[in-house]
This record gives sequence, structure tokens and C-alpha cells, in this order.
Amino acid sequence: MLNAARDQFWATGFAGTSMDAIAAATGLGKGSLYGAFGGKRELFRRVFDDHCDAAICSVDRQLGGDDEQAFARLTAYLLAHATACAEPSRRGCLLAKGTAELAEHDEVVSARSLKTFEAVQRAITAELEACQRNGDIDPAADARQLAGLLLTVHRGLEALGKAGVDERTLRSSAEAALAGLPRPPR
Amino acid sequence: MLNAARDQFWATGFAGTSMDAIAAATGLGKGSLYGAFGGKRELFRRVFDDHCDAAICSVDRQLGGDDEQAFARLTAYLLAHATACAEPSRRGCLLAKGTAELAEHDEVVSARSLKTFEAVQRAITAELEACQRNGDIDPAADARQLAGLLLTVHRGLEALGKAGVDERTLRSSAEAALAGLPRPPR
DNA sequence: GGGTTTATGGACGGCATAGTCAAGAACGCT
DNA sequence: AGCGTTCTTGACTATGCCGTCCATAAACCC
Repeated sequence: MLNAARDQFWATGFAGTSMDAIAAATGLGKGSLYGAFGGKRELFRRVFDDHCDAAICSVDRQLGGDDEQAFARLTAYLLAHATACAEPSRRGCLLAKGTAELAEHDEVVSARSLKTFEAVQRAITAELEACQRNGDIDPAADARQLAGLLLTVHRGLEALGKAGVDERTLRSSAEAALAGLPRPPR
Repeated sequence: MLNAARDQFWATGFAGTSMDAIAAATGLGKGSLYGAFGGKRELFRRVFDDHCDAAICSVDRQLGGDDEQAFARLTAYLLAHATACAEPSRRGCLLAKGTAELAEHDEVVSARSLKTFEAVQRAITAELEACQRNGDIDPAADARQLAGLLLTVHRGLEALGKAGVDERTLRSSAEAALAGLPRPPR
């Protein structure tokens, strides 16, 4: 039910999506929508919030586990993301879309997107620390900094994928990012 | 004149900007706008096109020159970009904004943004090749691939900056990306 | 089963916006 | 200066959209 609303916002953005369209997509009457959420802005916030939760859950599901597999998980995660970003049917990131239109004007959306990024960075940091324990990454490196880089690459892949860059190029960039991580001195 | 229109689109996006607002901002009557450009969509395309040209010119101005300074220029370029992205008054990238709203629905805008990215990647590739000639980057490395990574980081910094990530973090990520470039074996 | 409360949905008002048009001003050319 | 052409302007139309409202249906409680 909320998924249909999310898909509408996702496809046409905040300003470009009418409440009538959402009503049609969800099968609900507009009165019900306004009764349940209060307004367009609040509805978007709700949808956005749920989406952020789902995104964080997805990352947590892909990362975390035993140290030996940490680097493999990171690699799989970033490469899978690159492939997903190249998928033409992929609608780009709702987060990016909501951010572009509302972040500057809506404090709630802005704060939520920032918190989501931080959560993802924390998950990546933990994974890199596992890599350090396992000897796949230089223990002297700053895991938080490297996680910041990987998050940046993550977002960049999203942006380029949305612009139409092909999968080979995106995966190649992801591989270069992983290859650039500091290996431990031997 | 077009700058005022660009600033309006930049501030409030495509769907969120009314032709009346643009008329007020430019000081022109709406009839003139329609006479000169044909419609809102065409006006945006024109503004977007000019912006892409300016962006490419800006990159070409910052990069290119003698081989000895190539790595320093690349470093300065990426760090300056990180700082600029963190600037709160920065309006985010018009390209990203136009992309988010129109790229999937407007073939012209989509194609233009892709071409712009390619031009930037070419400029970075040339700079990396200069670094290889100068011995700052491993000559065995694939300059095009590394340029793809740096472009990805470039776009990622844009996205994170817009979301409100602070300057220290962005610059730190940019530094990590540069530090991860393969140095020549000695 | 009756009465009350709550959810539903489509019609409606009012407002903003995209795009048009005809009248008038500015301008160039002779 | 006179005249035609182009450019400008602001009012006008038609459409679309946000949010409301009320009649109706459903659910729930006793």
C-alpha cells in the first residue's frame, strides 16, 4: 500500500507526483490518504522513512559475519551495487531523489538522509575493521576514513548509473576502489 | 539573463519552478520567454546545456598542463571539489537535479548529462596519463579505469555534500581516493 | 441486532500554473 | 519622419492539483 505510493514518488519525484496519482496507484481515496497521513509532505516523509529503514536493513543483511569472509562480502556488496545501479529499470535512489527536491527545504527529510548515510558508513567501517583483524587490510589504516571513501564511491555509482553509464564501467570503478584499499605490509 | 533562470531551476528543481517565477527572476514577460524558447522544457534544456558547457570548461581550466604538476593539479582539483561540495550555500549540482527529475523522461537531458560525464572522465584520464609519464602513477595501471573511479568519487562527493556531510569527511574521502591510486614500483 | 464510531471515496472549491493572444512599444530601414 | 517588423507585455484561458467535505459503508461494541 505504501509501496505503491513509494513507487510513484520514486518514478516522478515529489513535486512531479500528484496526490490523485497516488490515490489511483494505491487504490485509496484521497480522503483516506489525507486522513491517514495528513498531507503530501507527511506522506512523503513516511515513505522516505520506511525506505531508509529498508535500505539500512539491506546493508546489514549483506554485511557482517565472520572475519574471514569480510573482504569477500565487501567486494560482493560493492560489485552487486554497481551492477544494480547499471540496471536500466532501476529507478535510481529514492534517497537521492528526495534529497534533490526536498532536503534543502525539509529539515526532516534532510536529517533522515544524513542519518542513513552514517548508518551505512558504520556498517562498512565494521566490515573494514574485520578485514584488518583478518589481515586483508593494513591495520594501520583508518577504517572510518576508508569507509567514507567506499560510501562516496557507493553514492557515485548510484549517480553515474542513473545517468546511464554502463555496467562494465561501473563495476570497473568499484573494482578499482577495492584494489586501492591499503593491503597490510608483509 | 539565462543565469537567473538557471538559478531558479537550481534552487527549486524543474517541477518546482514556475514560469512566473522565472519571468520574475529574469525580468522578462512570460510571452517573451515562450517566444524565445518555446516552453518550459525547452528552456530547461537550454539552461542545462549551457551549464554542462560551463562545467566542462571549468574542468578543462583546472586540469591540463605540464606533466610535472599533473598529480598536484589532480589533488587540488579533487580537494577543492570536496570543499565546494561541503559549502552549505552550494546548491548541489544542477546536473544531478536535472538528472533526478528529467533524465528518465527527457532523452535530450539524459544524453547531455552522460556526454558531460564522459568529457570529464576524458580530462581526468589525460591527467592520469600525464602522471604516469611523470612517474607519479604506475604506468602499468589502466588510466581510464582510474579516471572512472575518480569520476565516481567526484559524483559521490557531490551527493554526500548535498546531504549535509561535513567538509572534513569529504576531504578525507577525497584524500583516501588519491592515496589509493597505484604508485609506480621502484 | 441496534447504535455509535470510524474508515472510505468521489465530488467540490480555490488556487497556482502552463501556455496563448492581441495590443502596444522599440527599433531599424528608407 | 514614416512605415513595417520584431519584440514585449500583461491580461486571459484552460488545466491540474492540493486539500476539504459530506454522504455512505463498514467495523465494532454492547
